[in-house]
Amino acid sequence: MLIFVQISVNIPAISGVFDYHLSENLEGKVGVGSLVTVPFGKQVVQGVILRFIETPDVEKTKSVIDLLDSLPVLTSEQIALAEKMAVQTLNPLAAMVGMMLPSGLSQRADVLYSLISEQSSVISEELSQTQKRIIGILQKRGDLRGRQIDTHFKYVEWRKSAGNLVRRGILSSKSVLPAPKVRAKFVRTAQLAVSPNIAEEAMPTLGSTDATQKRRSAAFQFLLKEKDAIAVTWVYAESGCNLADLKILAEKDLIALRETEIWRDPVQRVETDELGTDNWELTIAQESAMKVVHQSFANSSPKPILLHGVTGSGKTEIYIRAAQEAIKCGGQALILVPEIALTPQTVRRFLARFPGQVGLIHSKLSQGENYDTWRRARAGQLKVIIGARSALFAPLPNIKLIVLDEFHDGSYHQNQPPFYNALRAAQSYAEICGAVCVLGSATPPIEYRYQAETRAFCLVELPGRIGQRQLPPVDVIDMRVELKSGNRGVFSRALRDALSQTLARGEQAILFLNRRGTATYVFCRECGESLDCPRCDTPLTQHVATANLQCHRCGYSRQMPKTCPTCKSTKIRAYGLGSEKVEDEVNALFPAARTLRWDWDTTRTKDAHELILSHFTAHRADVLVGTQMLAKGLDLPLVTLVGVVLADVGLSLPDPFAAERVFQTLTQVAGRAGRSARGGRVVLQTFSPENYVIQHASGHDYTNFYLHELEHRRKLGYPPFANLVRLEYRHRDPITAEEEANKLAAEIKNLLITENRKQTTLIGPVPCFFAKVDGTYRWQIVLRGPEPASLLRGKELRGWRVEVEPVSLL
DNA sequence: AGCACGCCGACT
DNA sequence: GTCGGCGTGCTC
Repeated sequence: MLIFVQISVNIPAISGVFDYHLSENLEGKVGVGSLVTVPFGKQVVQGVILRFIETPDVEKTKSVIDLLDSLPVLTSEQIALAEKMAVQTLNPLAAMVGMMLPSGLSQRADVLYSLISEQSSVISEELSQTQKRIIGILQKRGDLRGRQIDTHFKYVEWRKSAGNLVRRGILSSKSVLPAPKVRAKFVRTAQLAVSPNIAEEAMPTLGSTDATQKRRSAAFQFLLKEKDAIAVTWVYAESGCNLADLKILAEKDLIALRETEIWRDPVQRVETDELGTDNWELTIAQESAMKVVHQSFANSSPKPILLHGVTGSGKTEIYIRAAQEAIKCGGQALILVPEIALTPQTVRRFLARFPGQVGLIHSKLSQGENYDTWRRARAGQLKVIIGARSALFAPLPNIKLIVLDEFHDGSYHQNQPPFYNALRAAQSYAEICGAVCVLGSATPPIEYRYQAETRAFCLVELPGRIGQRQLPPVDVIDMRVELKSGNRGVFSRALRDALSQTLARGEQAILFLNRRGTATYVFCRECGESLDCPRCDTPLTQHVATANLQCHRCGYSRQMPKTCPTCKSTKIRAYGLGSEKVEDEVNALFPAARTLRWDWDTTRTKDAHELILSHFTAHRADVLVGTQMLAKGLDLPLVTLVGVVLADVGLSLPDPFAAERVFQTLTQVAGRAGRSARGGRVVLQTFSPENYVIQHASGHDYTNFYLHELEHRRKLGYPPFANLVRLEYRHRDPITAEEEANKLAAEIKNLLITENRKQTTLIGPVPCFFAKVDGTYRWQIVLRGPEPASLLRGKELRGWRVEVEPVSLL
């Protein structure tokens, strides 16, 4: 009797599953979640066993070739999650499974190209430019895989040209499956293998010459003192012996030489000096929050907990205690944070409270570190995993708690294919595992707060800051008045005064502007032309620090021209302000103030986040100028002034979620002020002080913003009163993009009629707001209705990017 | 993703 | 008539 298995093959575009049988030698060795290789068409590919099945879907099954990892790479809960996410997000199952494997382990099949002969004289005639380039690359680099050749061509479709060369006998090609790139790392260790008495007896007889006797006895002495196995390099360093000496001792069975696995651990790089165990007393609100958490742990299928706590209300302490509870129940905890580099303080608190049990997962880990953390999670050695979005997929065996800190944050949404939202996935996963799910934020998304009212979530509120501290008062400054009174500068008089007082008192200030660069557009006063990116048609941003103009969408950069490229006039000027300009202004106005800038430009190098933050928290700077990053849950106790340089940024974008995003950012930034007994204040500059977003944000008034926005959404029929699917098509040719969009729109309109979906509407097709990005033209279609995704399930949407429950329609 | 198959226009 | 472009469908 053959044993059959259902397998998801590692080709991200494939949504289906395939049935195979096991050869005898693999029976009993593989199980649910095993990573194997299988034949697939003419290729050999990786696959994961999803389940065992009685009867296969097809008459003839092929046999699983090989097992790649002796332990399963997915838990059955992860398989269930992958399947659920595939349905929910309309992504292929293989793409979801792919997210869950460490990048170095997961390998995809590829084509290996080789030059057949070096008859370059014959080759030169009538070959296309691309074909000549391919041959040139192969002549220089030797045989290459398709994905290696990809790196040499950015926009050019070279595969067809290569196929042509194969047909003409100039190249050969064959399908290959690379072996996993990561392996466990071992070090050679030595350990005493006899009792101390015997060791003492053996001591004089270790070497035949004085020199060898001296070296070997020194090594032996050292190992006699060390009880545990120790890396041989330590033994060499301590005793001056070498491997040959140790091998001789091992032959005499006096010591044991072993290969011991070591873990590459990013936690070791985190400084752990000031790790106090801050076991504070809980506030009354925190106590009652913990009561709900405890009740949830007692429930086998608990509802998610929406932890709505203002900035500085002590949410992290709740997460920590919930994690302790999870561990006490014999399980593990997943803690997701928006961006781990931005929240070193949260990470440190967890490291202090769970020493040796915390794993860190984020995108900047090396493949080896990632693989080892992943394996320790799988083995149950780690009790707490902290990480960004992708940490949700750590293969913990018994998850009892999933926390999403600042769960309103956009970084939980993967805005590139395969699109998914870790917020949505976390709830599904908690349900599958029966785990407690805690969603914490000072500014919950409208939809979540709405659902909490319908009892889909347990709503827990932390309405006040810890230590009786108040939320900082906010002064709204109307910049139109400033303009009228002749102040055309970056700062209003009020902000300038506040800054100068803060500096005079030796306190710290934050200046927030959600925009990078020096000036946001460059414009010719003679002919009216503005300088746009040739690949994106969006204005270029001036950066004085790097003395160039940059495109923030595609990375294009050029020098600032001396004359207008259109009319040759010299009257080209830069307008609009960014964070660089703000820093310059502070330096000009307050030459004695020490400024730091925290934005994408200053944090590109490794550890730059930590460096800037630690510098600022140690009060080695007075003013921190920054962009979005400032709005991500930092604890900066010495800050008494927060200046919002221009609160309007992003308010006027044609996106139904724009208002909510701006409200969240402003509330979070304002919340950075007054986190210590010194108190604090916020000065918020705006050109639209009457706008409801500005009004409610400046009043720290979530409730009224929520009510206002909810009514707005109800009128327009946006979430939570409908669900959305966004479909985007990109093409280098604008006509093709438009045609494709029209074609799909027509199909969907038909579908709406045939399926009688009266409540579902189609918006578009229209060019996207940023209609051209990196040389491609973008068109989009939005579906709005009760269950718009179900309309598209099972549909082939070749070339389309499909986003279920998008967080932005731009 | 790769690859075969089948349909159409272009050229020996 | 054949070569090769591309669109369509299949891979257990």
